[in-house]
Amino acid sequence: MNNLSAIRILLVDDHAIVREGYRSLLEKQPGMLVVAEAVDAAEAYTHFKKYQPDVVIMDISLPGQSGLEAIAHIKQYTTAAKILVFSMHQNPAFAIQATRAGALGYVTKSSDPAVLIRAIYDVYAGRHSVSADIAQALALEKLRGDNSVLEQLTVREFEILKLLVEAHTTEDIATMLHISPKTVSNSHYLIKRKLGVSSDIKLTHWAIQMKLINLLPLSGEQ
Amino acid sequence: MNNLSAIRILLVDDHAIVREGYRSLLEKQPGMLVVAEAVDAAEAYTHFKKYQPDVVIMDISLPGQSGLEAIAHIKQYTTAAKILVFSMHQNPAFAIQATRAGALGYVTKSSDPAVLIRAIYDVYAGRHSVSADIAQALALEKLRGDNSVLEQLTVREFEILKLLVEAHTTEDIATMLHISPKTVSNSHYLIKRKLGVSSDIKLTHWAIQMKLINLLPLSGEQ
DNA sequence: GTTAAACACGGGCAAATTGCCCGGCGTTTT
DNA sequence: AAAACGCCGGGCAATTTGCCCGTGTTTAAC
Repeated sequence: MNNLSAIRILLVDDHAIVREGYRSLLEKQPGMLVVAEAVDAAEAYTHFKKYQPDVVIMDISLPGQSGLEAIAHIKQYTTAAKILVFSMHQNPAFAIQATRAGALGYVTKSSDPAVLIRAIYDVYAGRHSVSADIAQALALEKLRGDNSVLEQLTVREFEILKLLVEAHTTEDIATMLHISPKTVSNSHYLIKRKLGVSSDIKLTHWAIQMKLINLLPLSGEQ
Repeated sequence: MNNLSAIRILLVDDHAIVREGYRSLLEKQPGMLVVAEAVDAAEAYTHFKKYQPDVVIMDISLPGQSGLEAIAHIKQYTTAAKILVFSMHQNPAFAIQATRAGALGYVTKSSDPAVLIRAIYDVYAGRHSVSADIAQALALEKLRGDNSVLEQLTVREFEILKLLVEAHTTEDIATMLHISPKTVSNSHYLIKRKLGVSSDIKLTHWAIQMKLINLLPLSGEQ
């Protein structure tokens, strides 16, 4: 197969060593050609417009604007854009968000290179593609019906949950709501049971991913 | 320079694409030779003993046992081991803990490949080496003197803290680190006391603000 | 080379919290 | 009217936390 008929690819990853890996891997594939590389969301967008690649391989953990925003931006320019996310996150929530943002595929970086290659062909053909680890995690969530758990919480529980994950103490919350600490404690337990989490740390993670709270890391140097 | 006098390197990274990148990059360096690769801490140790490399290039975010554990383990076998950490974490706290565990160098993955090459030579020569971004962050922290809390944690505590805020259970952590759940529990308590937080939720908030974990690059899509 | 300090590891045990149950009370729904 | 549901909290066993301690083992200091 010559380069004229090869799948033209745009790489988006902020780590040079990873781009080196992509290139080295993709060079061995006669049907694929890396036509451009980008290190952040802004460059991904401009390069997409300039090179019109067949497939975009994108890391969603980018400096500044996230890869999800880059996906949405590109899809806004052309809904036909075929985007494959290649991420270090095994959390299926990321795959869901990436898909909702417009990605066709989601492959974890711990996957075998062959999986990535396969996913590129899938996405190029317009098919959805997720790596096995993510597929399994998604299936489990589906089975457990985790999608609408938030609605299973009563208004009061939701209120208490929000205060809890904002790191207020049980006593503080009891005082704020004019109820007994015991009631707060009981609600705390019921919330965790309804959400299917077993620890406060998991509860916090869940709340953050559900955007109940917005905890941003202190923006500093790096 | 021929291979007989080349720097013999052991690569440790769980992502195949990154190892591909290392290899591709290092192959172009006549003075360097990748003699082995490992995907986790256990393999890193056995391969170190088997191949006796001059330099180990190690990612500290590994599945199962952490890279810090691997560093300590290898240094325990030979204190002369020269270990260069190559990590995605720009947080200088990781550099501090890696150095305390026995690493000679710390380079971020967003660094230019030339920086990695340079660091390999430095570490091979027994010199400390950190990438510019980390050096600057460390200098700033030093000036502000506001990192004292994190440094109060021992390497082990830091490791346990990271696993805790990643929402692993006490039992899981105990299994991962081959210690008693009671020890994990005690560390958990000591960490909270040293950091001055009174709940796991506050601990999680703290960890996020210190960028120990990255919970939500999924902000603002849809 | 000896001493001291720091660290990793875990047992013990009282105090506090959690997990899970219950019943009572006011609203809605049927 | 009565059944259902959300809110509120008591009871109580089981677990976890908070805090202490002692033991080996490195690491640092003298």
